[in-house]
Amino acid sequence: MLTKENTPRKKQIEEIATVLFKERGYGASSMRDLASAVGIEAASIYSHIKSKEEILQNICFRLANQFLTSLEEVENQGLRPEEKLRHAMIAHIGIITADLSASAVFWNEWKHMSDPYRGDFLLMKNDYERRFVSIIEDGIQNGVFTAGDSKITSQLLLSSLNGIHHWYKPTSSRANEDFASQITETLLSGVLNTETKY
Amino acid sequence: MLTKENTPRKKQIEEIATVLFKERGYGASSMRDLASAVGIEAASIYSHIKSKEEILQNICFRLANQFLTSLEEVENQGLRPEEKLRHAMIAHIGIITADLSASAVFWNEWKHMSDPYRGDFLLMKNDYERRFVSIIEDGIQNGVFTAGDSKITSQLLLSSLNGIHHWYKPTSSRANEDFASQITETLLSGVLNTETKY
DNA sequence: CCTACCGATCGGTAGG
DNA sequence: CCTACCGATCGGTAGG
Repeated sequence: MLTKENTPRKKQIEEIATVLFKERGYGASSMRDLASAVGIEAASIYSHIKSKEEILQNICFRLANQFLTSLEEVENQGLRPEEKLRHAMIAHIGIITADLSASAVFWNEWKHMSDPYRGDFLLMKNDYERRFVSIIEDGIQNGVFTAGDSKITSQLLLSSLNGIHHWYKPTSSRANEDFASQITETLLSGVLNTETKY
Repeated sequence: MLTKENTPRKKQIEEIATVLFKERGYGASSMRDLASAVGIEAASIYSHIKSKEEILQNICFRLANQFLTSLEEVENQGLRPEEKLRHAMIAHIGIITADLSASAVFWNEWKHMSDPYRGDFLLMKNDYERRFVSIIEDGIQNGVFTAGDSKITSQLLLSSLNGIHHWYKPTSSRANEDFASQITETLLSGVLNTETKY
């Protein structure tokens, strides 16, 4: 009972901070802004979190773990390259639409972490991107994807998906699924090799 | 001769600021950082520019004007929708690859402008996006683009292009042109209606 | 969770 | 373009 955590308050602080970080950027969001949005004094924030950067770390690593875990699930399903890429993209969009603010912070604000967190984060980000590239390379070798620079293709797809937070306004979770499919099929058309199909 | 402007110095300050704003974000870039990168004292910056925000305004409006001017040229060529969209995309990528730092600031930091600049900027940004949507709508009516939500398609295309600064490493201007073509054709495949072609 | 406060740093100005 | 400096605000701590 001595160290009973006030988890709802901590979670509330992190959620409000996420929205603030997305809208104003990490550097331009002050702890006083955050505190007044929560409804307490600035100093009281520190009863629940250690530092401003800790909030950023929690957001970035939580998302990084979600992306890596969901990709691993897709990889373990033994799908052919086309289906593997399709599922990976839909899963990626699912994580983004489930929390647009967090995914915006993940994508735009990770640079503000100090080492070693920044370095650890980059390892995870690079790992994810490499595994995306290798799905595309499998598909090229397989003949199902058009030949081309697999790294450019992969970066184009991922940055297209990661830009969704800039403009997508979520409605229902059902609409989110339709949206994920439409985006995925549109982008996938550019990768699929149509020459051998006829 | 009384008000002879030291334009090279001013230009140098703005170029270095652009790189700084891209790498650290506007809020996290201090005038002291900027000054020491230029090699002068912080107070001396103000001999050449009025305020920190003025630099941001110059970057954002210069890019906005470039995007709008180049789109207008494409619109005035009397092309059919497919070619119009292709040229618009290639022109858009051309502006981005010509100055990756400025286009990153344009895309990520404009929110930090105060009114009325922010509002004026948004009008230009919305105008550009609307005109992109209407090219796509023309193509859908024409049957050359697949039916679908033209706003989603437009936002997907534009945010895909605007994300290029996150990952593209420019080499030669010739390589930039090849790159622009590859990206454009990849993204265009997802929009083109292939059903009526066979 | 609050009051009171710390040293550091911020954008910017005065005056030369 | 510099020295010297301003008030405001920053992230964070002490002590309760």
